[in-house]
Amino acid sequence: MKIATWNVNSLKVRLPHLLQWLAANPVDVLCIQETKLTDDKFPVADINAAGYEVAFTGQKTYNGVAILSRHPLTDVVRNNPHYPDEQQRLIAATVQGVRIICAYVVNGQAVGSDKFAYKMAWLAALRTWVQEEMAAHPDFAILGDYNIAPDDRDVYDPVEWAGAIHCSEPERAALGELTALGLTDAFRLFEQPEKQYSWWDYRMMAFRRNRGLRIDHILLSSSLAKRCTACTIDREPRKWEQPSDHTPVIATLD
DNA sequence: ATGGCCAGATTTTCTGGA
Repeated sequence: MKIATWNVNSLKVRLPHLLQWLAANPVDVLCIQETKLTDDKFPVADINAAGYEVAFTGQKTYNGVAILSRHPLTDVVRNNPHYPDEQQRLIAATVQGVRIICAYVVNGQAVGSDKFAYKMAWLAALRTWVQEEMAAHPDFAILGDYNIAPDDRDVYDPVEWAGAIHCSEPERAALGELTALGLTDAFRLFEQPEKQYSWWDYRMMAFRRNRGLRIDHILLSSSLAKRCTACTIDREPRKWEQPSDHTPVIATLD
């Protein structure tokens, strides 16, 4: 079973990329973020025609998440029951016995800002929900755009980014609290090349210069971590015309 | 060359992203 995550940065713009990528990478489950579409505009027929069921929750302009699956999706939950939120950032479903959460974590804008406080409160509530879901479902995975680089090696210039949004101590501590529930960063289960990132700024030729951050993650429960045989970042779609600024991350489970 | 973005709104500039 292959599970993947990709922040598409507007599904309206990126639908052709999504379909092209799925044709070349027929993963079992794909979690997408930043669809930026209300539910009535979600391209269900195109995704079904590609061989995927889909569960989604969206809004106009911002946020929006979906889970695509080649297998039946059951027990869909939209949003965190412990955190009433207008912003559509979370959706959960069960696929072949695996409980999946697709997450678009708050950006936070700047350390100390109101949006940063929202990010921290949102992450604390996420932890409560994840703890509950893990208790009910030992085979558990949470995939998405965390907007947090876990470690300095996940940052192209850790000195320039020291203490900044996505890299600050409170954010890394919050991610640590989440993984302390018994989750493992699938990417770090394996030897990886240096300077592997999942996002690059559109500006300043950041992709060409590999000035990126690794902020998109697949976290696995211990039972799934044992089944995990690979985790890779696919840089290819970032090279395509009019790309998302994020690129897919894929984990293979036995 | 250390720099020159992108998507969406109800657009002719702004917000938010990361």
